Amino acid sequence: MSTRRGSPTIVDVAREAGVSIKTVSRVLNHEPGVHESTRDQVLKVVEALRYRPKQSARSLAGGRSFLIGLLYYDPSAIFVGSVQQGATVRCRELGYHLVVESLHNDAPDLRQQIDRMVLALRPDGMILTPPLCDNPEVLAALRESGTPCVLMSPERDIRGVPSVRMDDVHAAEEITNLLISLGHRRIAFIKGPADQSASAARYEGFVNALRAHDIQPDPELVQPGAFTFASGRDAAHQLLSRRQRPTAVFASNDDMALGVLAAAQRLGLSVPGELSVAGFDDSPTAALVWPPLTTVRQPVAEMARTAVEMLVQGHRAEASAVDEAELHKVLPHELVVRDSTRAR
Amino acid sequence: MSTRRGSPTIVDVAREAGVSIKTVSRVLNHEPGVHESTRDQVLKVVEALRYRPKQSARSLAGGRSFLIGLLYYDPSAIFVGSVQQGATVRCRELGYHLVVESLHNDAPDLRQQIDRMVLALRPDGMILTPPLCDNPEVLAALRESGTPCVLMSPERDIRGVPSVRMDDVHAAEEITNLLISLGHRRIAFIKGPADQSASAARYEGFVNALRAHDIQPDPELVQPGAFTFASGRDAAHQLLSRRQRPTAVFASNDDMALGVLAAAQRLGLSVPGELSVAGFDDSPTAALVWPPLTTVRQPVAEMARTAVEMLVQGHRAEASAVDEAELHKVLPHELVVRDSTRAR
DNA sequence: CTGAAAGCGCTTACAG
DNA sequence: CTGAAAGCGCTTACAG
Repeated sequence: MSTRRGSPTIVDVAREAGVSIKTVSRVLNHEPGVHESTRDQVLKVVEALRYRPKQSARSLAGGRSFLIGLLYYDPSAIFVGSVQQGATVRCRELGYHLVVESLHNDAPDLRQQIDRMVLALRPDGMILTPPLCDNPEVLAALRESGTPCVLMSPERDIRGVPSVRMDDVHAAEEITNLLISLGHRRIAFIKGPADQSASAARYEGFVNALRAHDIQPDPELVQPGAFTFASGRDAAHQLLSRRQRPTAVFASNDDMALGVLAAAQRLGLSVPGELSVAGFDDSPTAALVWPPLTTVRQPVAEMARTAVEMLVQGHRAEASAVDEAELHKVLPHELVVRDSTRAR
Repeated sequence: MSTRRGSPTIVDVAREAGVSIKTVSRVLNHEPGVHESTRDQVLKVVEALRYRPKQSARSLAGGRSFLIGLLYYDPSAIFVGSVQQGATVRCRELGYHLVVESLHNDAPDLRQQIDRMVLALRPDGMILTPPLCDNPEVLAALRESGTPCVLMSPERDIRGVPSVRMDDVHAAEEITNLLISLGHRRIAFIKGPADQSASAARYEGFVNALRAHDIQPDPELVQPGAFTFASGRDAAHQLLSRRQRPTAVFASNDDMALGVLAAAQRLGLSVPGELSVAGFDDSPTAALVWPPLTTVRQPVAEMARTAVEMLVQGHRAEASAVDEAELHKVLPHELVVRDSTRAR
């Protein structure tokens, strides 16, 4: 009986395997320079004892916590869900754990909350989601503490700070191209709020596509919006009461597109028969409404997986000359064509 | 200069404050028996040095990790979001951190994944959400490891295992009462899948309310469903083509209620003019559809807060004679009356 | 009310 | 290819 009480420690494994604890440590950390037979013997004992090294001991002695932090402030619930799905799975594969913290973007004690996480837990890296990844106070606190970060979909990239994002301009261009290929020429666009960079990017993509097809952008067909259901509904009411109605509306996010759907229904306009509608985000609701919404799926889970990888690898690479281009990754999105768009 | 390199340790604080590290430890852990002036002096130095005790060292020495684990398997994204919101905030207030792990309910290596979390991290407690909280394998693994757990909305309570839930029967009763008070008598009900206990509970509440008002439950007005949009839509098609239509439909979750809305629209029936519709869950979509859905809000964030508290307090109380009734908490829900229901 | 000593379970240099 | 020693930064008994 080697395990008298509690769970086995590295000492139990070493004794049982007839080696020193240092050798057990080498095997567990995949360090080179261990004879294969020794390695096998150790692994056998590890298995038999169901031994797992204790994170707190490894962390204290080795300076790595095997913890990745995720900071978020209530972005749409679905966003958090996908981020976590991607992040926890990749963390597990790499032997890490994910610690989450929900912060208020303008909490008075934001700095203290971050300090608490960083100083007490010492995570090996931190993932920041919007809008926290654009908060100067948050970024400063993290930089001071020397905690490696990856920004997910930040407003704009920061030199030297890793980030992952998708290409909003290109995606908006693709969705506009789809509408054009369906024969639409009078295509309306509902913008997002001016203070979010995605708004400008999506609008840019929309205009690019029109121009590429020699379609003159009509200012009358561009309405402001706020990325909310109500703003989409109101914008649609404006657009659909124009003397010459658009045949398609590209709402630059799904919540607004749902508003457009509601407005069309209110006005007795059939979608997609009399009006095509496209959104952006692929929110869970997008597939549930009637008709199901054509939209763009953001690679959220993949971005989270990538963020974890960058953090873990970055730790290995230990700084040094990292190419700036390598620091800012752009992941492919996916056009989701459903029933809300149709050829005219 | 006391901090030559890296962040300050308890030794730095002790030296600076002119006391032993044991005294610093006492102050930080709110242990009694420290002179007030000594305490103040220590706290001043702690503040000045921005000192935070390192979790790994506390954990290794003290046997408490200050980590709470959250295990989930893709319940609706909104559910996870709310659980986390509630849990992380309460953890922060109590000096804990939340580690999340997304598991597959029927992964072949489920046991290993749990072991990894429990043995490596040694969380002080674990929160389980459906359907993991009903998975015997998960429960067994956790019991063996001696990790305290709280089950969130389990199918049924287990003696000796703490749980938090809402009262589905009562909530369904209330929503049915609302419909009855609006003058409805022919009220249809769409059931959930038979393998979920919430299905039976909600149906029970529905029947209770009818009986209390001397309304004979009509088998023709009860349709099976699967808690999905499509099943709700199909059930509604059945119900609304009956020779004598119901004047109200109570779908036992929101996704199905959205299906009912779609079906009604398809059939040219105005809601709530010709048909009242009620759901259950208060999903984010419920407020966005047209008309906004009358439903029941589950106190998800509050349940998570409570779960954290039970875990942290349980650790203090150190087992002993805990009242079984105290172990299973029922939190109040909230009726959300919106526009999809109207007096007939 | 306060402190000196031991120890938690690992990893990091450093030897051989 | 393998190991003995020191130490990470705290808390737990144990003294006084």
